[in-house]
Amino acid sequence: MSRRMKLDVSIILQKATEIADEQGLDQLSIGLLAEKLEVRPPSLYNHLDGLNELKQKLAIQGVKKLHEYMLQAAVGRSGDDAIRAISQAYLQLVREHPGLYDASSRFPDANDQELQQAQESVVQLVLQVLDVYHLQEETAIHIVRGLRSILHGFSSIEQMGGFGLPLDINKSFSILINTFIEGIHAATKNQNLEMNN
Amino acid sequence: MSRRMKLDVSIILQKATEIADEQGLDQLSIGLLAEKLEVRPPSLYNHLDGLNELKQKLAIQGVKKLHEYMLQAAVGRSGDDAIRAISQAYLQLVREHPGLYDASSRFPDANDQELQQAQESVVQLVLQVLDVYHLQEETAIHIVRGLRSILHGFSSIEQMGGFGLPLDINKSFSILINTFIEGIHAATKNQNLEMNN
DNA sequence: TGCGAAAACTAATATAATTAGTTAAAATTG
DNA sequence: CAATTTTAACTAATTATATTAGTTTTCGCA
Repeated sequence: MSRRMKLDVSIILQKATEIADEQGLDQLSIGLLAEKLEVRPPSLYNHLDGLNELKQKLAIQGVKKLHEYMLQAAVGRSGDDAIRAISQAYLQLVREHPGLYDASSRFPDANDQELQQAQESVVQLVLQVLDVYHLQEETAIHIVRGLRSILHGFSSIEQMGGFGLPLDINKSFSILINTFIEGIHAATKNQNLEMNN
Repeated sequence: MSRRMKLDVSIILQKATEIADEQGLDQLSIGLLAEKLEVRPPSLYNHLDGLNELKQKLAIQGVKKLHEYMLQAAVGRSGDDAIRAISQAYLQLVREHPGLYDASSRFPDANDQELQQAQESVVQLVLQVLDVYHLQEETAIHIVRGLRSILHGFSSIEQMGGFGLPLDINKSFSILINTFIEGIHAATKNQNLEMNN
């Protein structure tokens, strides 16, 4: 063998992402990761503090990538169109990187600064997209929460194979998003969506 | 100590549920469970086949309990009212039994007959609630998927402490549900919710 | 009362993460 | 360019957990 394998945090993260995406986050272990990188497990500790730190870093990377996808999708679009685009981008990220996405919702430390900042940037992006509707600030936040729930819920269920029937899943998704967009319009017209509850 | 601790599967499941609800599903281990039950870890193997089977049973119990809550909420109600009630029940179950709910979406074996049947009964219940709207069968399924996404997404995010801001979470929830109900009305009127996508 | 099944136990094994302590390669500097 | 310092690998040992094997105790019942 010529020279020692050059190992660094970004290479480790990349391989960890591959494992998580291909075999599931729960299959990601120090042992398997070391094996794929052709080093002994303890070697990884020269670069990071253990499995938890690794998962935390994956989570951060996942949220950042999510933001990236959504940002890309949002440029040059506005209103309903932009909402559809960022929703589609969200779903696409989860489909392409199921393990990474999973990591981004099952992190060891919720108080991590960098993680919170990354999450916040996603929220801000959505708020920005909603700007054009001139909603009340409070209303806008409720709507961000709603959209986030929809996107996380739908993609999680799809990932776990929860939609059993053969009926077209993409159609379910676009109906759901369009339904929600209708709801935003209603909020614009100041319809009272809290009645009866 | 008088007599030997009477142990059986239902007692084990009950204690496991407590642990999962109080400390999180990931903290549930054979060791901790045995300790709480005041037996040695291997004793548990007389009643079940290991941690995976335990988690599988928890998953099934979780889905059944979810169905139970939703069924209770649905009796004597119909239409929009029934949808609000079952949604509320869903959220209530997750709040009361976060660990059990978590188990019900992170099971070891998705092909388990009993699990699938329990899941199916939840779907059937929702379809039954939707009956009164006289939707096309396909449409009804899309809507069940949508509602499920909303409920799972919202409660998961709430559980992981994902709604950072102090803004009233219950209000976000009822707005989301009401928005969705509006969408169902639109589907009733045969509005095309697939356009532009 | 004593037998057989059920259900506990102890002891041993396996797998994973992690830590301690060591060594070798690479980078830096006089 | 040789000596030294640093980095990052290694081996060996420790800890934590789940699990299995084999044994013993308890309980219900004939």
